[in-house]
Amino acid sequence: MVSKEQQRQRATALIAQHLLAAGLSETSLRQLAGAAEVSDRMLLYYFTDKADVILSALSHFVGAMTTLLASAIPENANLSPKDLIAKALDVTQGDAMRPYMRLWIEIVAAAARSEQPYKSVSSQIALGFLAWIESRLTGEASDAKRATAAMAFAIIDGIALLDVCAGQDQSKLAISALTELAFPSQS
Amino acid sequence: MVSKEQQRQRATALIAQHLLAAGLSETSLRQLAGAAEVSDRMLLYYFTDKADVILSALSHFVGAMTTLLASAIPENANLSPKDLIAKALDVTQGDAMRPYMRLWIEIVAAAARSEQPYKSVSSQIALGFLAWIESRLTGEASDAKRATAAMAFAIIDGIALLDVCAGQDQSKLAISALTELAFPSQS
DNA sequence: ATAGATGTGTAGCGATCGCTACAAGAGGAA
DNA sequence: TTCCTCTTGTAGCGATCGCTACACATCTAT
Repeated sequence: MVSKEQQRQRATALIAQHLLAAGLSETSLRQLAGAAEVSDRMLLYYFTDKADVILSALSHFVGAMTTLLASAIPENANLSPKDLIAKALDVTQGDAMRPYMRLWIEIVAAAARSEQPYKSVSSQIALGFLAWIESRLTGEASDAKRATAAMAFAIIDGIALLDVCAGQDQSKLAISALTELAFPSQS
Repeated sequence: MVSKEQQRQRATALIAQHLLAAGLSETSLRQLAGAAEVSDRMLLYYFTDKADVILSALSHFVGAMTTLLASAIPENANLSPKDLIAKALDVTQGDAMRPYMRLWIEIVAAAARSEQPYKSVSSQIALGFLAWIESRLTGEASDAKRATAAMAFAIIDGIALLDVCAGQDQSKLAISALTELAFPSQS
């Protein structure tokens, strides 16, 4: 016998994987149910409604992304802005994390459209990402450090956006230019 | 008597304005027809189908955005990467252009979802934007210059993305950190 | 054994989607 | 006038959407 909670978790994981692979384009209940290998009727038995399904899957996604980021660069790494950005780009543009960044970009855009529940997930990821950056930067907490974190966030996501809309060739070019030109006095 | 072509152009302009204000969330034919102040039946008389409506409106959007960018910074301005990025951020994050950048982010995400006709418009804007940057950078054409342009593109769009998902406070912080920390030897 | 709680399939509701068939008006050409 | 093309409204098609009513099955507690 498989409990309802177990089914729910299995469905959540499968749907999160589906979204990671297919993006936010195939998110009808029947498509999500197909990804979860159950009927749409059962999906709405495990979850209260569609927003609950999406929210659960995206929370799973956020957890996986947070784990990947946390294990890639240790907390309190005390990195300079330049080194942090370089390492973070290594991680976020690596084969393992690139799909996550793609989906992240789509979530942001869905949030910009005020679609629920993307808006809450979007700010959740953004704040988590900013905190992740800030806790790995050198120096004590300050407005300047927070500004530096925001800048690093913009650069990392800007590269991800470039990757999405112009391909990996352009994003690799941009990364090479960044490491050569930016922050020469900070390294 | 108003010609069909005139009606089509008037509808295009009104819908482009509507998308600029409302984003890509309200794009059903009936909503677009409402924005164009005609019936949905007539919208499909002026245009062949929905994709034609969207494509026409987005082309109008691309034209307006290109004009804004071109008039903001003259071609062959011979700017250093640092100066170009600073000026471009001034323009793209100014009150006049911020809505354009928001819509641009949404178009990229829609393209990532392989939705037509966003994909073609997305690459059209990206290539135009890259060319716009490259033609305003100092130095002769080279792989390095193209890489610098890609980097500037990533930074400008990264700031726009941050603006969309975390608000203007964060994006202003990031801009201030950028102008203080980045490219100190290039200015 | 019986009653109730818990699961699951069928079948379909009402809403919205993009799009179209059809007919009636409007204007010009003969 | 008559005919023809261009324009426009009405009305609705078939598909898909999120979601649910209902019946039946299966398990558990008494």
